Order: sequence, then structure tokens, then C-alpha cells
Amino acid sequence: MTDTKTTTSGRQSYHHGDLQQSLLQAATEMIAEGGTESLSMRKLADRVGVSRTAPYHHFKDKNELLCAIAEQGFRRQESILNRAREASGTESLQAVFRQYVLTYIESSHQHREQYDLMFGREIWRNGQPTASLQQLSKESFQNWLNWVTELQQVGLLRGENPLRTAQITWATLHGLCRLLNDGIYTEDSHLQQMCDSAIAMMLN
Amino acid sequence: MTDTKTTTSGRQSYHHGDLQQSLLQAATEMIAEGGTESLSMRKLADRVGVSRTAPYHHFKDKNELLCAIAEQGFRRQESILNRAREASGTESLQAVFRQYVLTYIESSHQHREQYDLMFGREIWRNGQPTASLQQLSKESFQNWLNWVTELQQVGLLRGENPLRTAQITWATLHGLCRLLNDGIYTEDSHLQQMCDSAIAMMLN
DNA sequence: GCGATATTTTGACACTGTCAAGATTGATTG
DNA sequence: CAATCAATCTTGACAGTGTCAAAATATCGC
Repeated sequence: MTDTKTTTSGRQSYHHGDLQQSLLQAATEMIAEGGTESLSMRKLADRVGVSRTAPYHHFKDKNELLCAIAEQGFRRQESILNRAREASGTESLQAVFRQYVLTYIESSHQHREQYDLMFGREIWRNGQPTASLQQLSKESFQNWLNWVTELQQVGLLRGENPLRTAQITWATLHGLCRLLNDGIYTEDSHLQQMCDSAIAMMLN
Repeated sequence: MTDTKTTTSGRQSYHHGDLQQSLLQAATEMIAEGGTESLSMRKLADRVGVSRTAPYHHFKDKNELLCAIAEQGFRRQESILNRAREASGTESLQAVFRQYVLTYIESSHQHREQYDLMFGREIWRNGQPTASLQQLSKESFQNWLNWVTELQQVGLLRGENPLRTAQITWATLHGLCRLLNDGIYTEDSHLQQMCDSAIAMMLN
């Protein structure tokens, strides 16, 4: 589409200018299209219009590139949760919670391949998660834990130990996403019903 | 270890004799040791003492081999569930249920790589699940659904729609397994507490 | 023993990640 | 402005992957 290798004057330039960002964007697209496996460093370089090994000057590894993409996913999740928590004054808490659950699952489905990356073995077991990715994911869970604690104190959520409750509720959401994303529950027509069943299980 | 290329008389033979089974076994071992990614058709052939392409006369694909291994995993799960259901007369239903949940999670952790295979994208999204694997997994869920329906009628489990309840409870178990197996919850020291929290959420 | 069939091997191809060494450019001095 | 230097990009190379086609070898039915 857009020629990423031309400067403003239109002349081709040896140096790309903003290769790192272009790589990230192109890689994210490729993953969204065909999953993590369909992303090869060589095809990525090709797509951006650069030689095979050029990306290695901006990402030490394929692993590092994947971690960077995963980070973006965590940031999106973070903003979704934050928006929900901010809306907690206007509506009933239960409605806000329900909306969050729905949004979480739908968002994870819309960016399924990225979601896979965020929590999949590719990064967390095969590769080594970047330090910044580790921190980001920790903060993300901490944020969830904080909200769950609040919702539990108010009496909306069941359970006693906030940490355990946060873990289990998240596991439920995560499990649902996995089963949907991995194509094991092919029926996403009953997604709302499933969400409501899950929520009912969590509520007091 | 054992020389799989010798006949009973000890002579090396061109034909292996039981290559299919040997391949399955060796592949299962390799996966258990280093995950699905560490299994390459070539290394597998090497390990069994046979040339690169020999396995292709017993498994059309790498995918088919993986499906065969996944099938074994489903059979093990199936037997675990069946044993639990059979024990449902001797002990309290709740105790049986709790024991099953614990066993499910522990077993999935003990065979984590195989579990990954059974429900991971490798088979269900990248490759094509074998017809027999699809059927087996369907039966497996059906079995779970049947038990959940029973437990719900007796009043042990919450919820109304049995199908939804089966889906959600399984999603919870699955999500927990995933988070544990993928190394996102590194603390498996509180595994029992987490299980009990999950169960408490499911029970009436 | 002979032909058919099942099984295994060798050769080949396109693809992967990534390292080392060279080429080119933009930035920073003098 | 010229020269140096660091950043950036390219080419070449290597070991590894899945898997197809064709040839070699063994086993089995007759």
C-alpha cells in the first residue's frame, strides 16, 4: 500500500527512518491475519521493504518482537479495565462488571492472535518474556486484583480471600477466551448466555 | 535405551516391526521432555533409529502424529472422569467432585505438554484435528456434560442451564490449567486453595 | 521362486531464525 | 565544509525444519 521506503520527497532512501515502528505495525497486522506462526522475520522484512536481517537491529530476537506486540495488547486490556473502573459511579456496579466481562471476552476474540501471544507458551515458556512485559503483566493482574477486592468488599462478588477470588475469576474469563479463541467452542452465538452464566457463578 | 531396530533374534532388520507404536511412544516422550516445539519429525526418526521420511508411511503428517498423541491424552482424561463417576456411590458427592477437580488439574500439570496439545492452537487452529480426535473430544465433553447435569439435578452445582454450567465450569478448570501450565501462575504452592476457591464458586 | 505389496531410504526443495562481515548513510565533530 | 564515527542496512552463510518424488529393500501370497 503506502511505500514505507520513500521519504517525503519520494526518493528511496537507504535508511528507513522509522523502521522499528513500521516493523511493529506490520508484524501486528500479519499476526492478526494469520496467527503467530504465519509471522516470519523474513516475510516481515519483505513486507516492510527491507532486507532479511534489518529487523535484528531493532529487535534482538523474534522473541523480543513478539514481546513488544504482547505489550501493546496488555496496554489495551489495561485501558479497558481502567475505563470500566472509572464508570463505576454512573451505573450499577453489577452492570459495570457485566459490561467489563463482555468487553474483555469480545476484545480478546477480536484480537485473538494477539491474546494468544499475551498468555501463550510462545513467550512464557519457549521464549523469555521481556522484563518490561513481565512488569506490565504483573501490573495488569494487580489492577484486576484491586478491583476484585473492591467488588468483594461491597458484597458484589462471592468468595473470601480476594487474591484467590481474583485468580479464579480471571481463570474463568481466561479459560472461556481460550476455548473460544482456539476454536473448541465453535458456537460463539451463545456468547452472551455463557458470559451471564459465568457472571452468575461469580456473584453473590 | 532398548534397541528398537533389532528383532527378537538380535539381528538388525530393515523393517522395524512396530514403527508406528515406537514413533508414538518416542514422540510422547520427546514432547513431555521439551514441549511440542522440541519435537521434529527428523529428530524423532533419529531417536527411533530410522531415516527422516520413514515416519511419513505411518502418519500422513506431523499434524496426524500430534493428533494421535492428543487422543491418548483424551483417553486418559476420560478414564479419570469415569473413575470419579463410578466412585460416586461410596463417598459424598461433594468430596468426589472435589477430588475430581484436583485430579484433573494435577494430571493436566503432570502432562502439561500433552495437555497443551489437546487443547492448543497447534492442532485446533493451525492444523486440522483428525476426525477421530474431534469425535473423541466431543465424547469427552459430552461425558462431562452428563455428569454436570446429574450433579446439578441433585442440587450440588449451581446454575440452571446444564449446558451453560458445563461450559463455564469446564472453562474455569481449563483456564486454571492454562495459567498454571503456561507458567503465568508460577505459584503452584497454593494449588489446593485455588481449587477449593473454584469449587466454592461452583457449588450451591 | 516370483511377482505384488509394504516398508524404508536417499535426494531434493523451499522455508525458517540468526550470526558475521561488509556497505551505506546521517550525525558530530574539527 | 570535510572527516570521522556510530547507526543502520545488506549480502552471504549455516544449521535446522516439513515433506514430496523416486529409488531401494524386505516381506508375503502364490
